[in-house]
Amino acid sequence: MPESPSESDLPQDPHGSQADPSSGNAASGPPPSHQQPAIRQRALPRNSGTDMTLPDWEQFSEEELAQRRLAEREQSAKKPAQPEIKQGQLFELDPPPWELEEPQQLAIASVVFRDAPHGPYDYSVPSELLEKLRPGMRVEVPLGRRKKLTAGWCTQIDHNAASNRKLSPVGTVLDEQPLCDSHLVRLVLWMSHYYQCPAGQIFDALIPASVRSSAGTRQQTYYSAEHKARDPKVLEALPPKQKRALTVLIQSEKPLTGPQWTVLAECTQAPLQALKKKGLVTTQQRREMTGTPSLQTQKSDGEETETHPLTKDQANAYQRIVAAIDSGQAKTLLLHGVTGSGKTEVYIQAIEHLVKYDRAAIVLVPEISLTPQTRGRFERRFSSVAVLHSQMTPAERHYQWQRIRRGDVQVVVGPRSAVFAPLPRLGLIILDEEHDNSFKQDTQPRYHARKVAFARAKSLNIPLLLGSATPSLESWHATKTGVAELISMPKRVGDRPMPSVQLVDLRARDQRGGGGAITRQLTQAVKETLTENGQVILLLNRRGYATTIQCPACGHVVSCPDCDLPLTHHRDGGKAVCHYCDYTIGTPPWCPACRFDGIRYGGLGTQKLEMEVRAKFPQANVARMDSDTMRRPGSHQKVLSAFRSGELNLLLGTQMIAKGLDFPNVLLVGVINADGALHFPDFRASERTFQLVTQVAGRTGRGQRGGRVIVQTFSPEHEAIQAASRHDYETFADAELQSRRRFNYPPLGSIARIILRGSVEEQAEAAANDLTQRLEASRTALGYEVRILGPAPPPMAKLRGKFRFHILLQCLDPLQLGATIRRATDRFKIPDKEDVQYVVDIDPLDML
DNA sequence: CCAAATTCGCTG
DNA sequence: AGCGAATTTGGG
Repeated sequence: MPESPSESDLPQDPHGSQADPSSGNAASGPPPSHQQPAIRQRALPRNSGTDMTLPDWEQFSEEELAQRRLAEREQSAKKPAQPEIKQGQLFELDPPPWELEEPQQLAIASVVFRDAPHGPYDYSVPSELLEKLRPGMRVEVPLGRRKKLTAGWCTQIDHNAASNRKLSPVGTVLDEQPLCDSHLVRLVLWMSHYYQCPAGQIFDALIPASVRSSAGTRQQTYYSAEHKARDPKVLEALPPKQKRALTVLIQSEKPLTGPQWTVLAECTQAPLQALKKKGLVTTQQRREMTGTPSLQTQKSDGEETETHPLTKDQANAYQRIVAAIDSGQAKTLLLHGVTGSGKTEVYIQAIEHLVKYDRAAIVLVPEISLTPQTRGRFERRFSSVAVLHSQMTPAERHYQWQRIRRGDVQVVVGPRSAVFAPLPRLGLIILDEEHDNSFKQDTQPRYHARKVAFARAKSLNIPLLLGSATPSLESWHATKTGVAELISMPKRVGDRPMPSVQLVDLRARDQRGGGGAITRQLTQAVKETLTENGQVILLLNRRGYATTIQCPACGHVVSCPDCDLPLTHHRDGGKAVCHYCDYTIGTPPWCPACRFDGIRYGGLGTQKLEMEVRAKFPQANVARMDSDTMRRPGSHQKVLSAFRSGELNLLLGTQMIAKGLDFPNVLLVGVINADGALHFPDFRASERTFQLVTQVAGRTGRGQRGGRVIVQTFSPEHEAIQAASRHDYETFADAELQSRRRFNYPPLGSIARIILRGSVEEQAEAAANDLTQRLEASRTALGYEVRILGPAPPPMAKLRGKFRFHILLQCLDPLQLGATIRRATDRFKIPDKEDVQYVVDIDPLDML
């Protein structure tokens, strides 16, 4: 995979411009004043839309460059003032150490580390490693005063750098092949900058651990005969066993492994070693796969193998995507297609077009929707698909990764981390269900796959296709500002109508059927549907049995000691569980505070709903899907195939049943309580509610028999619920954008959040205050309009036994926001003895 | 005033 | 992080 070495817009070593030190900048007072780099003023339009703002590569590199120049200048300022030297005196004085190194052409490798110090540091590349070392490889380099060999990543090699600094040399090169091509290295550097996370850590997130450790491969020794061994005279002179062994080896066309050879020659190791010692046999080390990872391509399903004719909407979408692919430009397309409009078929045909050019695509899907259904669809239509999923073994993952990098794969389907798939001829990235929150990683590095995909597409000049029935406001806004192009598919395949949505007001008491969670209307509808042999989906976004355990006598609520949140009662095994940290105790039979014997379970979870359903509809075959019942791998698939076959006819569960399922016989969808997410202290509450209701409603009406939706709610007049009931995304999104604009919330402004947590509340708070002051100082110094809120305890002030504090930052310009944080955290350090950690979360999706 | 304790700052 | 240098602290 030849890479062009020209990386001209990456940070460059500034030494090139420096005067030749031997020509005596010596006496001239201050260190040579570098030409001030022409730092481009940040001329971003103020309201340019944040999530979809182009990563500004050039600006990034200049800023980085400026930083490095500054560091370099500080460095030289610290050197002792050079003594007055006149020409001719040079030989009488000891040459100061910094002049020992003649500036010379040499290759300098830039290396970053996972752990502190993170670098980047420069190392000289010894000439014997020049051929071998490439950016994207791992190296071992001496680090620290002890020159301890430390593993790091080489990000750049400057082949004709001139430096008068003494550099340590690169120790060893750990990889044969770069693990990232130059585009990916660039992506890493951008992510490191944007998400304010050490580049070394991004590399580790990018390259699967199994690839780094070469899982599933083994070093194999191969024996082959030397030329002189073919001389019959040499052969005759050998002892009998060695003679036989050597004959076998010569007769074999290929080099043999030790075991192969002993079997063929019917001997032990001894003669082989003897031959090697005599120099008649040479060995060769090769790394190879152990076993062959099963590539069970399940083409068995037999359904929909052939190309589907496209509807008018689909054909239009297809044309525009093809145009974008053919344009060779980094276009972003938002495919807004209602549920059931056939987005997947459009993706597949677009990729088929791409594959004609021998190019490949990445399809990113939300974590849970990586069902065998989706998977099968791609596997049937393309000859080589790599499906990446969380249950792969390390060896399998490594095998797939190698296939992808070799260019053997046309399509990679996977969750957010698949955005890093090392396809050599990537031509298109697709994010299906682009609004889905699982595209944001909630551990470091806290990246959003949509944003990273955008950056990757941009740097490769390829299109990015976002698809959703309920696009994120970020993407919707991007279509308004011209950053993305909107493609609409407002109709379902086969002109099937959208299901009718009926709202049931839970405030009207008489709606409730016998005190349960299922109202009379919904009960009636379920009965009718089951009688007609239809299937039913019921959504309740709370697992467990009861959401609070409270004493009616004293009001005590049984809570988690680590998180301070009410425990959820689980009926199986009588456990009380904290849903944030899994703290579990046996549900107390009486009140732990006042010993009152008659503790009450309040609130509704899926377990309790399941009981109610079984009692009310004895004729139904019920399955519950939530993270409690879906613990074991494969159980997901098992339930879904039973539901598909009709063996089950009523499915109830949490979010996970709201997404992507396509069962034509689902005639009724019931939402038990649509308000669940609505009253959260989060500006995205409305958006979430709208998405959830719309998505789950979309599970019905996919067959000839139509479908209907019943939504139970305490706020039937709420805009999100109203709009969802009318299937009216646009009105909702436009209104929501207006209200976000008032407070400069995303996508109209940028936000970031800093979380501090510690086991001692005072220490965590003190650190939060300190950091807030630094942020304020940084804002003042830079003169940016950044709003700083906090520190404040978040909605969940205590989690897993740690006290938490939040600092929230808002700014119209994401670059200004980033710069403010970078400056404030630059030298911010919490005393080692204090157990306080902090994380920066750029573009957080929730505030918990 | 000195030595221990703590903080600072650098690593190429 | 890990280490040495610089600075503060504190006890006599």
